[in-house]
Amino acid sequence: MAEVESRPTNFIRQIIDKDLETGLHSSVHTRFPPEPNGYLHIGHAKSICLNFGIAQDYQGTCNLRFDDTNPEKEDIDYVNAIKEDVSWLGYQWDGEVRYSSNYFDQLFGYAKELINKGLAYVDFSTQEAMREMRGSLTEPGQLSPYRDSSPEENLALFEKMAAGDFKEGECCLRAKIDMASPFMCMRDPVIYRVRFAHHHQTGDKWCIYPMYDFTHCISDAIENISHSLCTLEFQDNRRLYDWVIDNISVEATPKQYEFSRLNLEYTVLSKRKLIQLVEEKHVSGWDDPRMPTIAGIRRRGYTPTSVREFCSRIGVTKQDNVVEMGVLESCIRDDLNENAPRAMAVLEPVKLIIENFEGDVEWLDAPNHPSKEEMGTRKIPFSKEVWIEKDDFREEANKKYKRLVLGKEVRLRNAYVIKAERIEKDENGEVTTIYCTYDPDTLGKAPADGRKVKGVIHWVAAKQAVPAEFRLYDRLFNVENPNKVELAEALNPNSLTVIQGFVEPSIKDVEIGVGMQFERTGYFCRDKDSSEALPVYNRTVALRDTWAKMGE
RNA sequence: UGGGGUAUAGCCAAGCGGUAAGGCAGCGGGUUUUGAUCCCGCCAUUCGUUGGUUCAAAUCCAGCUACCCCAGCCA
Repeated sequence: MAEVESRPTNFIRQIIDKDLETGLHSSVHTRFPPEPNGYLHIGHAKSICLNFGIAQDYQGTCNLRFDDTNPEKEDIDYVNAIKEDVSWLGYQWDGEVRYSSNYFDQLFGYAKELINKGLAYVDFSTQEAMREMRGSLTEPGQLSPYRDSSPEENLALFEKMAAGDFKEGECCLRAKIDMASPFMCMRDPVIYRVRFAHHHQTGDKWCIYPMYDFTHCISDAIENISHSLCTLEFQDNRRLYDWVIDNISVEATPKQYEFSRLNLEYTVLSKRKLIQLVEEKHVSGWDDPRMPTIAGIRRRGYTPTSVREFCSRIGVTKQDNVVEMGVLESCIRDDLNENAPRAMAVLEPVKLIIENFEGDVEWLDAPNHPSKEEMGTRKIPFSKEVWIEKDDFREEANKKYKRLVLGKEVRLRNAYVIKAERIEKDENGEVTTIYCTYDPDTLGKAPADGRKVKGVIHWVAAKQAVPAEFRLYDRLFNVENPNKVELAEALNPNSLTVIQGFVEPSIKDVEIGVGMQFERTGYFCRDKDSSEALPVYNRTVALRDTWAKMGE
């Protein structure tokens, strides 16, 4: 079938199309520029897919650049984790990994160029004084008393800053722009500050570090980035981005375009809140399967394909948005339904005994996928005692209930039709054992006499069953938008349910993280917490369940 | 009258002066040894709102309203 792969269309691609048409650019160069101060989350995936996706589709390149201008908050562990996440998503950055810190020498030079042009000055005002003199949203700011010192003085002072002659906070380098600008970021923004901090890339070479607004645009220019894509909150900063590029001697003229960041229902996507979840131990770590981090959703069992598909479905615009979890879930179900092998597991077991079963064990063939024969079959043991799901049996039920009912028939998936004859209960009235008979002439075929058996339930042979732990996840928060409320109060106390059950023997040693479907219950993958004694399976997502939706 | 942005279905989102794509969710029905999948059908006479221009407006113009962002030596 000739698939016409539909290219995404969005306002950024339209801009690129136009830039290519008019000859403004002959090739497209983008970059993904995370600060290595935390783990990547699904919102970053949107940016990654955008930047790398564009590079791919336009036969351009995309750099991975760590925006590492604030050594106090950053760490080499984060750069490693981020590299892994980008690779896992299936993207390859162009050439070597870049760092803004690669350009510290050049940045230092451009700062001096601004000073020489009378466009930057060293300011000894205190932070409080600077804040007061910045004015407000409705009032202009006041000029700093240091604003008119000569380029010579400023140059000497700036060199002294770099030499370590001033204390942290004692002074900073400011761009001389416009203290009355309606754009707050243009009121003589700080472009260099003093920090006696060890940097994960440059060590102790520097004690002054450039600010984001000064660094980012120049880094883009140095790397010859044609389209610099970032989120909406940087729209005002674009004026400063352009001002810096216009006032230093660089050839390239990269342009910044802003798109809206992703918001997901029932979770948080801000680094601050994510760190809080980890530090306050509301989750087990950055890769807790409930976390919206790339590491978390990977451990949960999401595939790179499903995340890319998600990013493609949500699109790229400038509209504020809150995407429903259902979109993400639909993406992973689509992928796993197509590609995950099937198996059987009983999460909440009750014993079922087939009284007329003779012999020890019968090995049956079960297809690994209901519609993809090429995925082959596996052997599953069938015997006198099996586990079935508690939920799949009722003493009595109306005809809408399609599972096992006392006195009625049901099919054991991939096996025979059975009939519930009698039960045993414990002192609390809980069913402990269901006694059945089976029809040996129903393997792979309907009953010969034309009886209709509508229900099918899954099961695991008791003797060969492998005890297993299942971790079932629910949303992390109880409120749609947890950003607005106190984090601890909004947490869902039932976001994790751990239960013990059984899996069929064939999947005991599946590879960690690889998705499979436990028929009728959901998609799962083996977790890294598995031990030889007890395999652990994460439920990635449940199957769609129209029965549960009916409220029975 | 500080500035910068954004308004199309429950959610996401196409549209770019010629009469409202698609996906998710939902609702009906069919197939089914997974209450899954798959298949078929339904789901905006109207685009924040009020006016204007036009033969024709979600698209152009004006006013209004709502929401988001900006006063770090964070990014």
